[in-house]
Amino acid sequence: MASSTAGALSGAAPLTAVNGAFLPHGEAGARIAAALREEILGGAYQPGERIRQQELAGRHGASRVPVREALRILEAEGLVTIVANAGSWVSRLSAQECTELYQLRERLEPLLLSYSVAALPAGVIERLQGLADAMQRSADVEEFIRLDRTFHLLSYSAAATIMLGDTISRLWNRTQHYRRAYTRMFRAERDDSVHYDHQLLVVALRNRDTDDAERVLAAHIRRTRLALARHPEIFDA
Amino acid sequence: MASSTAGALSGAAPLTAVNGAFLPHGEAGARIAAALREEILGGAYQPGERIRQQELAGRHGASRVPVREALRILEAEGLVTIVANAGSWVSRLSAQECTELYQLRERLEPLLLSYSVAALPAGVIERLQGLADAMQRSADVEEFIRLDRTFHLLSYSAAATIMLGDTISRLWNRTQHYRRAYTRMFRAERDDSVHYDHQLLVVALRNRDTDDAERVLAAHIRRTRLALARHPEIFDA
DNA sequence: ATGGCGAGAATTGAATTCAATCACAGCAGG
DNA sequence: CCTGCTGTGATTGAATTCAATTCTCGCCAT
Repeated sequence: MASSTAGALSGAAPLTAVNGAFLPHGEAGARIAAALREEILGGAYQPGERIRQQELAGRHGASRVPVREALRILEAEGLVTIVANAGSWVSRLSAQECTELYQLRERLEPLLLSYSVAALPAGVIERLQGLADAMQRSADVEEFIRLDRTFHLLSYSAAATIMLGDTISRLWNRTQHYRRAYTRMFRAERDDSVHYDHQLLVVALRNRDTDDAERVLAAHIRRTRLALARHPEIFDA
Repeated sequence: MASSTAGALSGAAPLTAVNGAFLPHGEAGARIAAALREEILGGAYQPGERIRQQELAGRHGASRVPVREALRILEAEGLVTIVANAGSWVSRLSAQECTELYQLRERLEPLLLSYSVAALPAGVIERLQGLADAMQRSADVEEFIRLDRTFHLLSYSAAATIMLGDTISRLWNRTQHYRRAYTRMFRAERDDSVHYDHQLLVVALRNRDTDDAERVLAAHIRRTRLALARHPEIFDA
């Protein structure tokens, strides 16, 4: 059973091979967490749905030990809720809880943006312009969700932080499902203020006007928060 | 080996007995995490110090599996840094990183306080007054640290949140060591503005004046942030 | 003396195994 | 017909065991 030490493409995989890729020792938990995170964010798992350890372990070719590690990681991120001796479920939010997360975003994202503004390369600002334009043309909900997320997170990409960036990623992840549900609704209502916000944000970034960018972003998030609060039916399911 | 189902004080402990207390199944990781957290916050572990899994497991009468769970929990809180295959260390902060955390506190704690103000029972406000007074009289660094933490966290105690409260606890925990180091210094400098802030905060709470309370608190945290930034030597060790 | 190298020890990562708890179906009784 | 209880199966929690990696310390060459 002695496996060779990671030869390039020959011989057997040293530990576990998933999708044909060689994987290092000591990252199984993080890898499973990343995969499960994507599944939850992509909608493969619904909020409230139960997560079984054995099922995950079997699907990833691992034992339940790293699966439990992965669940702990996602619990800390707020994506999963664990009850001792009972099980794990995909976390769900009430309307009030979602409002709280949006208030956090409203106060934190302008700060992260301010860290990013000065260091943002001009090429990135052009990509942001392209994303804002693409969103206005987009007709598909899933595509819009993806573009919107890319747009905002890209605008923060020049910020080097130890906690602020992670906190905001978590906020985006925890609210992802409800943002998707809302987007389906907002497209029916033909509200274009979202696009105007994005365009204004790009202008502020071009001018390297940190104050203006912060204000536009705070108003953008606030508007979304209030729109969500007007549609509590999203949270019933 | 069939153990009776949790008889009161007779027979052998069902699983593991620590400090003579009976403990439920499925909480070992959380319990070890809580104990280690207190040790780190209390100063028993210094930033940068290595944490060995076996040592912890032995001390808590458990195997390394729940210890690893505990380390994952504390890593998510930012108190511990884990490197795969290498080990775990108590996290340390640079001056710049600490400033970032204080900027987070500056934006978030007023929000949490606003959640709390209206629901804070009058008795709690009296306790806050007592804590503010006790801090002014306090001569001991450790006692001041403890009173200050109790004061602020108590002022938030009426807020019911799912993420904001946890985030702020983490901010307090991650900066605890440096706050202690600073306090030793500030006492030499005889700066009483901290106490004036506390007294003003209690007044605002008495008046149920949310806006005033938020402003006082933001200024309080900002002043501490700037004071810390003036003493980068704290972060050299 | 100092820096690179290698063998052994120490430490961490993950699979397996066993124990404890919980969920749920079926049944007795009101 | 509904309510509450009980036993069985499923699921999770933790100890043990084994494998992989890294750290440490002594050795040697420069």
